[in-house]
Amino acid sequence: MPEGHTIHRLAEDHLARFGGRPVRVSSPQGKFSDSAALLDGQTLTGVDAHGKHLFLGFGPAGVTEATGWVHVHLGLFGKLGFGTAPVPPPADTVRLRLEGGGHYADLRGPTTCALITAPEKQAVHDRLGPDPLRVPVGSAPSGPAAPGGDGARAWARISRSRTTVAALLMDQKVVAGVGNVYRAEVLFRHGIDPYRAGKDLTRRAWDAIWADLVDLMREGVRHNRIDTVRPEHTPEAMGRPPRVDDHGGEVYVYRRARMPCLLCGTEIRTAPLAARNLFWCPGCQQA
DNA sequence: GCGGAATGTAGAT
DNA sequence: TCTACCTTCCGCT
Repeated sequence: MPEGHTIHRLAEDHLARFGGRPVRVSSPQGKFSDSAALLDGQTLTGVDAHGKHLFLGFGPAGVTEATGWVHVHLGLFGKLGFGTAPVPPPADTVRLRLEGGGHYADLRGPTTCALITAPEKQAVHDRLGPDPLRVPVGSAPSGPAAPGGDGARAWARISRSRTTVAALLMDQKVVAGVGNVYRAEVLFRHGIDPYRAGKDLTRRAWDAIWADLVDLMREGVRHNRIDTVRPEHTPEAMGRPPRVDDHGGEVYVYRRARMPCLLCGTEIRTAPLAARNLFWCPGCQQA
């Protein structure tokens, strides 16, 4: 279930479980065995997350700065699962297992799992756009994108682009961390037609979208799931049944194709866009 | 047991 | 625009 909020939560969870202590590192599946052997017994010195990229910093015992980083990208299918002792034998699909202090973590099916240097890590940051979850807490999440700030950096690209706003939101060079759920939901929440070109968006509309992403994704990290319906539209508030979907969170349009819009009753539509299924309400999203 | 879909991206054309 | 890649899970036979 990897959008940016998942990755930031995983970073926090790794730090809480393994931070500052020596960790056993292995690769039962084998594809990461050489690097795992190098890292085995080293200390987890720190973690980082940018968009959908997770970084685990390791160094020899007694070192507080990372001497190497494990770069993880879950892709579409990857999963990270935590558990506590008794530690079970790992399944043979586990690419990376960390173990220490009575905890273990199993990584399966990632697009990327590689040991990299600090400059290589920096190169990943350099090719990613601003991440709503890297905005420092306390920097007026509900305010407009500060001049020269992160939301403004994204706006500089969006406002010049003839590409649809739905595609721009998925472009990690423009905004890092937004995936197919947040893209569909944030456009619904702001009544924006997903096919509108970036350059036809108003600055005011973008500022509101950015501020909303900061709030929504922070809540996503906190609850470890994507909830996007406003308080007045929850199942309890509307007297409707909750969503019966394995992804858990309450949403307006994501994977609700051909169902009636919660707000206006129009059938939710779906169409492929930028290699993914887009969902939107043609009644509510005309701006 | 099989086929398809799933919250993603890189690289070729 | 396409294809390849990583794994799980669900619905269908």
